[in-house]
Amino acid sequence: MLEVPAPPKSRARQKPVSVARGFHHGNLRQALLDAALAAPDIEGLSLRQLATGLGVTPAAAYRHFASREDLLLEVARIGFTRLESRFAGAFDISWPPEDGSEAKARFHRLACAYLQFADDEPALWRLIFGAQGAAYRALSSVLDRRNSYDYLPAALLGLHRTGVVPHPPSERDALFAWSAVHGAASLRAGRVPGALMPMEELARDLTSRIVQSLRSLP
Amino acid sequence: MLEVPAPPKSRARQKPVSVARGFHHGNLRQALLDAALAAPDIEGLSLRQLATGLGVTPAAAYRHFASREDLLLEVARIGFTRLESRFAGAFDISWPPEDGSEAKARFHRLACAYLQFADDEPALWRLIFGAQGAAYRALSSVLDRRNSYDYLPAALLGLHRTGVVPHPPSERDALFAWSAVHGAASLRAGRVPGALMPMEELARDLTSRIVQSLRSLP
DNA sequence: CCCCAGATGTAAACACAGATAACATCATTC
DNA sequence: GAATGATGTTATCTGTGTTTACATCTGGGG
Repeated sequence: MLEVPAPPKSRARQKPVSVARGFHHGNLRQALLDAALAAPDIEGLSLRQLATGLGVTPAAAYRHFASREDLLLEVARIGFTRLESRFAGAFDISWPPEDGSEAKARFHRLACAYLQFADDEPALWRLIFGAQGAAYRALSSVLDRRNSYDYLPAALLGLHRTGVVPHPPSERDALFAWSAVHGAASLRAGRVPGALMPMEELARDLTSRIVQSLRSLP
Repeated sequence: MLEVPAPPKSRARQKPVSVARGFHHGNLRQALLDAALAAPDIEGLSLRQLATGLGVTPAAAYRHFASREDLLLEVARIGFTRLESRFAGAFDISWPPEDGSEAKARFHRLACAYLQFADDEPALWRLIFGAQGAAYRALSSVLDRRNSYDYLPAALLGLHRTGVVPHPPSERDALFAWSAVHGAASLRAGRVPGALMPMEELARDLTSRIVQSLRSLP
């Protein structure tokens, strides 16, 4: 289950420097993170269960994380990275849109990525956005300036460049688009009945409505 | 703060039946709920702190609530009722809109009520919608069929009746409107920078964009 | 009026959680 | 081959949810 980087020690002279490969446990830090990532309710995790589940003493975890909060923050960071890589894949920066249809497709893919993440990793979604974005807020000050949420404005800009939307996108345009998609993902994650239609359908509905609203405002 | 139904006891023959007024504590149940409602972080509350804070033993709370979860659920129920009464006030059912401008005003007031609730009672907002609506989900099966979220479709219907929107509102129209407003409230509650403009301005922006998007779809 | 039944609160305890400190052990390095 | 630091263990502290047995107050019926 756990991918230990396969100690390439051909024979002797190995100095993993400080990777801590092949200690008592292997590398606990990663194992703890992996176990947490696999939990159905990350926020409800107990360090003790986590540790004893890995055949290790509770206190051992404190060699790798200052506190439970700290562990969860690290997990949230990983989750955020996963979300961002989904965004990157959906945005597909190497294929800039050449016409309106492609620009809309890109926007659609972005919305899909967002919704799909909430569907695929509900525990991570809750961890990141659950407590009103406490984790997100704590993270966003640490993450790259190249924020996940730069993809969306970029997609809107593509809509303008290809002539779908007459005006260049404002910050409010982006906020509205983000609100709608984020709200839909929240409702979906909360299993609100109306939001449980097939994901692509929901994304199509959302994006076309958002585009519609952007067509004709000042 | 809380409206006890004002026991109409004219003079003597009092049988509060089981209201438990004037016992050891007074009425602990209500005091616990009030203390919880006043807490800055309701979900993070500890029963023991709550109880000892009221000068009472932890176990005493269990005479009134089966568990901590149970207490929190009751608090969430109260919070939901407060939100609903804000909706009712904003909707103002006794004044049906007579033209498009009034219909839009009603829609705007509803959005304001939603956003203002998140602003005024962030702890309650988190409790209700925080853990991906766990509390909301647990509650909505218990609450009246006359759900809080019937106000929004009704407001959209008003937009149609007064000619603002050509087609009668579909469920998807309502979902979209709800998503956008809920998403904005979430981002605002999460203190996302872009969403921190003055509330009425945000609501105006949201509602006009939503109306815009409803004008011209199938 | 007194005493009983039930509602309410207390005291003590259990299991479990996060966290810390002192100690043991391993892996690398001089 | 010891020194050293990273890692894990044992024991312990405090705080929490919850239960159990007991005490006390309230109101109503003999």
